[in-house]
Amino acid sequence: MGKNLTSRAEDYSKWYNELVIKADLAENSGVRGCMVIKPYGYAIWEKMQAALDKMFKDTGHQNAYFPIFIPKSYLSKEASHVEGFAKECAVVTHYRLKSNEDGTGIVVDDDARLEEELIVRPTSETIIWDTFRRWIQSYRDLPLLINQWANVVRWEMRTRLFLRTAEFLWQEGHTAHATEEEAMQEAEQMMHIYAEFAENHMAVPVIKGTKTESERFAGALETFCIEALMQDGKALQAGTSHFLGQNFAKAFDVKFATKEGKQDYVWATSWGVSTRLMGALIMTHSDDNGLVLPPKLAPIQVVIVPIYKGLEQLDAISEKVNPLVKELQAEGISVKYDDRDTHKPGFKFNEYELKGVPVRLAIGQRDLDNGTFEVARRDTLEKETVKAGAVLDKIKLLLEEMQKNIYAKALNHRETHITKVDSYDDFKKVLEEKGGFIAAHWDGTAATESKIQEETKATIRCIPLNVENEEGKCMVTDNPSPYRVLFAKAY
RNA sequence: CGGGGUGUAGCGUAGCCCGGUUAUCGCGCCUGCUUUGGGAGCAGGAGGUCGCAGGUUCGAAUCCUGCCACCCCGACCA
Repeated sequence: MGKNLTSRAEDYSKWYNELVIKADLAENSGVRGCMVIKPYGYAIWEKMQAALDKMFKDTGHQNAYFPIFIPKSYLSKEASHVEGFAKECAVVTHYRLKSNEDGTGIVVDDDARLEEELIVRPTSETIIWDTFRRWIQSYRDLPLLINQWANVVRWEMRTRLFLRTAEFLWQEGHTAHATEEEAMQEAEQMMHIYAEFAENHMAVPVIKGTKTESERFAGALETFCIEALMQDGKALQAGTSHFLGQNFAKAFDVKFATKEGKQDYVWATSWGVSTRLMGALIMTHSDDNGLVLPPKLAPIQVVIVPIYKGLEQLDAISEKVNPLVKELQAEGISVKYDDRDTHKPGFKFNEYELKGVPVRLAIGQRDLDNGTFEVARRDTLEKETVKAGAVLDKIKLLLEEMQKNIYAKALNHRETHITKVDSYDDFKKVLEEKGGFIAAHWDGTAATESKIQEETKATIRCIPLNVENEEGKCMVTDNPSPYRVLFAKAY
């Protein structure tokens, strides 16, 4: 953990800068809280997309695409849904501009006001369910398992790079089922898939659980989530999966004919993860030298830096490097041979550390003489000299080891930052001095939950899936509590 | 929307209180030479509507008024 790290996300900017920049689309444009994702950052997102997409398809889901504009009337069809999103919607009111009469640029043409305003999607439940109505008639059309990769817009009052940008990229799954049990299983399954992705690909340990009623998605009957712990002791919701009951089916009149020939409303789920995952990745693993990326998601897994004087020496080095590059590529390992003459080796070492490239090879005259490479790993910053013939195996081993090692490190951090407390005073003290998750008894009421939030800024992150039954008393009200729930300050 | 703050080169900044040469410094950028096993050195060079508009003044980055944008703290949130 960075020694100067505080709880503010902005302090991670040293790492963000490699991946994104704040949107600066136009001077004084009022465009706020957006981000430009640089090629290197986008390459990470593409890797995440590829892995997730495969997992979705392996479980029977299909990709589709729906419009970015949602008629205002759609949004109001599900009462709690509109209430949850109304305050943060960007609205399209006009469809045309015209030249300003005084010749100073262009203005909105007031004659071109839309009959019905369009909402830039903050999420797509409404427009998708409007479509589902036409796609579903019989139990034979079910289950309908759809996923969409898209951008969404939420006009948050305050934004934060990666974690809460006005526009973000995500995937949103929307499914329809014939039975309540099947829909509930689907929602649970997607939580498990998200958890598997976070742990196996991102090397980010997560806690699976359900949300309390007040933390639930607008319109959901149950929300499953995965919660991760960042290095500064704050929790981050990394993914959610919702059981929506029949709320949307009823709001959009999506009925199907059952085997018995009766009409029934379908059961729904929705689930999503976003570019916020990249924020989780950064804040989980990075150190004072920059990013640390898990080998499975690193755009560049191996970088090779030549150390040379003069073109002759570079040629001699390239002769050794080029075959190795081919071998690595044949193994599916992404490798970059950085033979730029414009920067010195020391500069490159630092640059790739900042970018979080897992393995770095260096080769100079000394290595040419000895038939070796210098192999350095990003997670521990250890260097060793390896015979040329053994370097391929060494790299393969290192990539696997580093994936495990950074996971183990993050897991250890989380396990040592889950604290059981039994009094409200201890709760406040741990929250203030140590941070992390706090396992405490709670009486199950929204009133107590919001009192705690108001007084401490901590929220109930989840009721863990594998929670142990343990009779206790609520730390605030002394009322009975059947198990401990996890509190934390969250992003 | 409430409270506080800031706008000077691509980035980070000095100058502003107390108006007065050609607007300061660092990073980055360009050219040349020397360098190359952990962010190179020296020399030279380019780059500015001082957020915008108006006002005061012989003279405004500096003082006054209005506007705009951004940042931080709250409410809201994947």
